[in-house]
Amino acid sequence: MRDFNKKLRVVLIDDNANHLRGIKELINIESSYDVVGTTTSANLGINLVKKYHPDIVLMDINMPEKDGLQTIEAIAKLGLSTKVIALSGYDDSDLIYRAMKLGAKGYVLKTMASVKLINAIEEVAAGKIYLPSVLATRFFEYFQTTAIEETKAAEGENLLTSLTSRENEVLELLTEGINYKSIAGKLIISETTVKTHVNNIFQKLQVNDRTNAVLYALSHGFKTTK
Amino acid sequence: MRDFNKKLRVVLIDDNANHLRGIKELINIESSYDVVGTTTSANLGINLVKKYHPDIVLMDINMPEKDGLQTIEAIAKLGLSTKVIALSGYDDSDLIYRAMKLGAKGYVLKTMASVKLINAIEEVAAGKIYLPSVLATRFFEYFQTTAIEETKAAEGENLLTSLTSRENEVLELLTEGINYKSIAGKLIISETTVKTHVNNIFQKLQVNDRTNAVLYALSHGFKTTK
DNA sequence: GGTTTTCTAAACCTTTAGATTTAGATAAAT
DNA sequence: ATTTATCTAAATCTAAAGGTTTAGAAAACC
Repeated sequence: MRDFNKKLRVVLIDDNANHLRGIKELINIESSYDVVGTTTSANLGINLVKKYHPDIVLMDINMPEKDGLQTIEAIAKLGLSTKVIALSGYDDSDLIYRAMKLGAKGYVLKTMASVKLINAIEEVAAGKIYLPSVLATRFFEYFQTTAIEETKAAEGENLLTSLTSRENEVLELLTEGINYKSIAGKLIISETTVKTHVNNIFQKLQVNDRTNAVLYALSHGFKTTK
Repeated sequence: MRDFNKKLRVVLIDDNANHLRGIKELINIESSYDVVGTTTSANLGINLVKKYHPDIVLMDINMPEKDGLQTIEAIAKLGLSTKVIALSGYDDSDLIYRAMKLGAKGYVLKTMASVKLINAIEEVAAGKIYLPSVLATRFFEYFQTTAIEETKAAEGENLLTSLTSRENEVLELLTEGINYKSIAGKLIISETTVKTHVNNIFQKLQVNDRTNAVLYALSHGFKTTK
């Protein structure tokens, strides 16, 4: 949780120097946050983050040099508690999706009222996610179309449903790449029993070996019972 | 876009008959929507949807028989413009994530004020997504951890890069579940050569058998050369 | 009460898979 | 010119996987 006794420390990254100054001024006037660093370079920005460990990074994601998405990723990989809010001129679904996927905690349009920006910082610092409802809708639409494409393949007539619960347990261990002896040990049954189950699994899934059983399971949405 | 001259047509699915009646009454009192069907059975619900092509389906996703998630999926597969709003007693991230992934356009907690439900129907019917901010945050958190896990695996120190081009070809065929003899046939080399390559692959990927090699390849973003 | 399903397990056998060593041919790199 | 990497392939071996049949016990289903 955020400690309200301490000022929020913010780093700004934007290749447009004017915009950079504008945001800094806005923050100084409208809030009590501490802007510990500003830069027009993505790479320098990453160094600033390494150096100051800020609470929040406000970053334009439409930059040349290293692009904004890569920078988000680089910052996320540092493993700090620093939270990134992406700034963009566009409400492009794909861009929002990728920014969030890489770990951005907020996404703000530059065209939005400046008060919203302070609001976003406040929310994100408090551990929430900030996405204006227009963008949230875009995000979900994109997420759904992407996700549904993925799962479509993973369905159709699914032979996995014909497995018994014990066979499911065995298949689960098979998908972990465990050999018969170990499976027998884990389920506390004999190795020959494991083989019996495995043979039944093969017949039901219409395959001839473990590799194909595992491939079938994985490509047909096999879920572990844990 | 929604035609405001026509009443919104709604189907309700909930295994609890009392709850079903409650929601229906609420809708009749608080809105002008037309409840064209109600049922306590998931399967019958799907039939209702097929028959009436409603604008909105309100569905409890904690049902026995066929579970709610499967029902969402089944409805989505019909390819209608029907939009599903999931009702649940819990704000479980995984459940929300999966419901949205399968095509739900809204997620409402049963504990929420009844006015919110009407609100949700209105929003979703208008083409938006309805997710109370508490749930939206949960969703994003889950989305991010899942997405980040996936990309982490597909990156990081990747032993796949140490493979030679020939080894890559062999691994590709391994991931298709093909045995040594067939691989030899496809690459027009002897079976013993295949074994040599496979052994080298095992050493490089630090595994002991095909299944684990395949699992490693798939979980580390192995891409086919085609 | 009888039937079916599921889980268990053995015996027996065949076929792959995997481990290890050795080695020739070629091409690229220093 | 000679090391190094890669691809090829054989021989030999052990261990594991897979196929088939048979069968007992318990639970679930009619």
